[in-house]
Amino acid sequence: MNTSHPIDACRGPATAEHVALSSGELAAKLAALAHPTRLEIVSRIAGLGPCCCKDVVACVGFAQSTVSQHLKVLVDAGLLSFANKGQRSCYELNHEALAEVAAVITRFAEACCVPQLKDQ
Amino acid sequence: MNTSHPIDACRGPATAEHVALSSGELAAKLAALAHPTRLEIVSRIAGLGPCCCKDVVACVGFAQSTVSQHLKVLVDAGLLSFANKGQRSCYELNHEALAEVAAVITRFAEACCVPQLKDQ
DNA sequence: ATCGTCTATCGCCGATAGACGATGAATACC
DNA sequence: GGTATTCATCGTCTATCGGCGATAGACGAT
Repeated sequence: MNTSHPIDACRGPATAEHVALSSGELAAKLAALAHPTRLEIVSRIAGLGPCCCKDVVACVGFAQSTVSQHLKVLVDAGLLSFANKGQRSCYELNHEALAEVAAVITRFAEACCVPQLKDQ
Repeated sequence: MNTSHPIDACRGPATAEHVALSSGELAAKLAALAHPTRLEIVSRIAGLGPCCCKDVVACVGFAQSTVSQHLKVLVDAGLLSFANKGQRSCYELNHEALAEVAAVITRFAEACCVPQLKDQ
């Protein structure tokens, strides 16, 4: 039997450059993005450039502790980079990781939408 | 001030055809995909074509009630279509919705990665 | 040394997710 | 009619999420 499935597209069937994520890794990154507040945080940091927690708190309407936890989720998922700059923290968007998520989900969708090609 | 943010890319800034999702809608669809089992289910249904719950249960290793709930999550998110065919249910991949998620997240990523263009 | 600021973490809470088995409804088959 | 099959839903259990306030640690400024 041919065990090729679209899910394999996540692991990189030599279709694209180097983008490859396991099912669990992809799910983890999607989960990090699957929250309106975190989408907003990513969006804001993209606009602000490298910034600290306080800057983000000033943008979104939540308590500092809540924002700090959302930032941690995004850092753990690899979507933000983190650096300790003295008193402050510096969060910066990881463009490559975000682009990778987009690329992998796009490849996954394409593999799902053209299933008849899976036996090529 | 210019209030344009990458998050607005989700709502469709006339960049692409007709793809447009609110932040909450995008988050909801991402959340539906943000689970390894559901990624696998989507992948399997893409390969099998229209199929019933029992078929999916045979593919993934979980109880029928668990699979049924995962299918419901995917249907509620609009990623699967549902039809009651007599004794069985018929689940089918919603290619358009899946492609839309991929397109929106790609546009979001692009807007985040090129923030200097937000003032164009 | 002390004060103020910024941050991460802790504890707490209600709500939700995700797994399961059991049950009942609807259908197909004999 | 009676039985088997398929499925959705219910209840339960546990773990996690997502919010908050409080607090402690690190740092800069005075």
